[in-house]
Amino acid sequence: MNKEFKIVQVIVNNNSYQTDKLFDYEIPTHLYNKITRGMRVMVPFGRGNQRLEAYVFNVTTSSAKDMKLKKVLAVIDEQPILSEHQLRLAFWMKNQYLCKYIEAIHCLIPKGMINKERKLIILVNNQWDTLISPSQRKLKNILTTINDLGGKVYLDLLMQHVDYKEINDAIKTLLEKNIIDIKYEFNSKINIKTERYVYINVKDNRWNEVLASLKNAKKQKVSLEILKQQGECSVKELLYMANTGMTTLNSLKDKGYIGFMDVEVKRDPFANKSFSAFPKPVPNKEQQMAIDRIGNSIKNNINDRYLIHGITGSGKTEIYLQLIEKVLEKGKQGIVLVPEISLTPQTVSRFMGRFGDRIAVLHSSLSDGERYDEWRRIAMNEVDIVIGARSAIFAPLKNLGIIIIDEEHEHTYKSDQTPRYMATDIAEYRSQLENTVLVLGSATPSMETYHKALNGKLDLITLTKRATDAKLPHIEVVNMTEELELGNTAVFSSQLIAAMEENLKNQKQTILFLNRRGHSSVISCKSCGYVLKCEHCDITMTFHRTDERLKCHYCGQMKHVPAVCPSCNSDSVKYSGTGTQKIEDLVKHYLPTARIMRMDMDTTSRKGSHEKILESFKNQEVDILIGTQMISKGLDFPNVTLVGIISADSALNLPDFRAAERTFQLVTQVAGRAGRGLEEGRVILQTYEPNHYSIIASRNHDYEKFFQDELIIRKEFYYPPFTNLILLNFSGKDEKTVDYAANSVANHIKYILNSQGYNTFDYNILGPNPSMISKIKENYRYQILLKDVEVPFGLLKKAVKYLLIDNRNKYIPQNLTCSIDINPFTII
DNA sequence: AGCACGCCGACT
DNA sequence: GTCGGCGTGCTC
Repeated sequence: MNKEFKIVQVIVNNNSYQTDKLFDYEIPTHLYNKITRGMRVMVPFGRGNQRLEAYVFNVTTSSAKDMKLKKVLAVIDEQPILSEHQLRLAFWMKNQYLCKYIEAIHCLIPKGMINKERKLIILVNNQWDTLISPSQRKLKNILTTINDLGGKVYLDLLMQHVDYKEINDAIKTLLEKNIIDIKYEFNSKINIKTERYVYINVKDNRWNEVLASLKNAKKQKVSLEILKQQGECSVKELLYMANTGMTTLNSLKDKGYIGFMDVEVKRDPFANKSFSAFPKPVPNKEQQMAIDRIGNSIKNNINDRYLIHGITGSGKTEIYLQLIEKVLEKGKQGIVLVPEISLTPQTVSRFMGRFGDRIAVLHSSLSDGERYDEWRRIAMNEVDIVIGARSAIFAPLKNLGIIIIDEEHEHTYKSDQTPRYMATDIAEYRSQLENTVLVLGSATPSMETYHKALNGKLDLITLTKRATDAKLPHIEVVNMTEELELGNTAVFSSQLIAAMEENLKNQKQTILFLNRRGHSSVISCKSCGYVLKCEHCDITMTFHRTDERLKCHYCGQMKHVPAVCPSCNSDSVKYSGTGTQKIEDLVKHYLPTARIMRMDMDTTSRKGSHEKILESFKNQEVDILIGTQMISKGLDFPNVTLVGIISADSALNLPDFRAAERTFQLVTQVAGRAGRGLEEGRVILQTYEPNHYSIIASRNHDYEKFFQDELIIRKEFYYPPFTNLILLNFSGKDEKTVDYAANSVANHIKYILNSQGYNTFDYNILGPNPSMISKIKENYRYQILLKDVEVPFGLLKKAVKYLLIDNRNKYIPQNLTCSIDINPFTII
């Protein structure tokens, strides 16, 4: 007789393709009413009944007794940790990006929330040497190690001390012999941050007696008296007030007069910063129209999607602020994505200034603990606005009214780890699912987005005027080929030097932009032409002036410049390929009186250094700011009247379908830093290709023209927005294996397509080829690019899923990694 | 992934 | 005949 029983269908927290499916577990009767979708439970898994955290996707009943189900061990959450929307999002992500359920789930909840069990090995029988035979050297070694480590040790730590492959066998034998015991502990990776507090432990009637006993211990007496006044306070405060050290307090504790306790404190990443209220300016006509139009969608709860295409300085941020205000008035919440928070502190502070403390800021440089705290604040409904980088799109707001993505075209919205999601895609899906307004904003929208806008999939709002009525800067293109012909072989054109001098004289500020850090990126031999490369990567090493060494920007390896050429023993070294450090040296040489600062990854590695540099630039303690990409965004300094773009070509010549688009965007963004104040800005753009359509269009501030020119090329060569791409990356230590596997996968894809009646592969299967950088960190890299040309995208995805997911172990050897990137940002 | 099972060479 | 390394296959 079959009786009905309740079961759950769960995804286990196990990151492998083979366990990436729903598993059924029986719910024991005592947990019948405690489990709903979206909660986490503990389940026994696998032959060893390893205890795993699992995510409940379904709760149903079953009467089928054909398979013996294991039972849920315990429930972790009282409330679902994943909402219905989030469960659907996870499901959608899996299909969209061909990732695992668990990878999608890990996007949705912070690291600190995920429990993994740690095994604590405890030695329980000290007479163990009598229980094992002398030949069992491995067991003996393990036991002595545990003993040396104090009789108990976590298994993962033990594994670091002893070097046995199959340590689990040994542990199992020892457990059977009752020599050791295993305790399972949750490693909550994030410790709840606590602060030690002191409290007084002396009853009033003994007070005088106690004080008298301390007459020879002045510091202790003072401390105790202060503590009596305060009631209780943190150890830190007491030490400060009593001007004493921990030994004083410890002796008080030993005497039993005081006690310690740990109190949870919330980490506040903005603890040391204050934000002044940001005044609300009156919008100009264009801004007001945008606010009214989008405001209408907000008012009527319509899932409308907008693209605000506004020139640099057109005041998009102010529009966002006022839209958020409308959303808050409706009692709803908003997400604002910015490309990279640390690069746009001004935007963040404007939001903080306007909306105060019901904001959560999700920094990329937050510690896991800080991130966890912010996530909990959001989940517990303590905030209404989340502002953050890419991952903030997953913020667990429950009553979302608007999603705003600023600088929509930025590559930082594409994740660089699996799942390689695009935050704008997630935003689009989320806005649909949760019926919210979506606003994308950019001065230089991506080709895909603008194409959508022209096809009516997004409502286009165009802003043509700068908010403060400032004019767009005048861009002068300097043809470096002509400079060369005139005999100027220097990095700076005569125009740029002259303009910099003039600016310095007039006490105006200058920004110099070059998208390459370091000093010289190519170190070669003058006599034989040998180019120095990293030993582990297929890439030239960059010379860094600051530590006089060569550095590989891919694996980080550093080494000294060889005294002689490894190939021909000549001692003449050529430093070519200009980086920001060289620019810094050159400017110092040309303009010795200028105060210079450099901003790139090398000068901003320490926390807070961004802000410091920008602060001193803002305070006009710096005349010339030299920087890479990171100075191209969001900086708004009125005194900057000159921007020099050292070379517009470096991005242009990359073998990537987005090269022209990136160049246009970069030039426009960087140029937009000039002339934001009262005076008209001036931009000097140096290039060897002054007639390239992206250079001409950016000089004329003509996005439309650029878009139309580029669109023709995209269509001709079958690239987005006309196609979808799938990039398969293969990498491994053995080049032959990588090559073979990539070829085999490509052939199987052809075979599958063929079986469906498609038999030309010239445009839809490109490669396999060695990647642009064919080796990184000793790993050889190959890639296959798939395009949905004459083949449905769905079929390509199906083929990839079949080969690389469902039957992965058949096609991908163990010692090789293969990643899937749906619609990659670059194909380099 | 992580675990157990089972095979096989090496070593008492 | 064991010990211990390694490949294989399964997980509700």
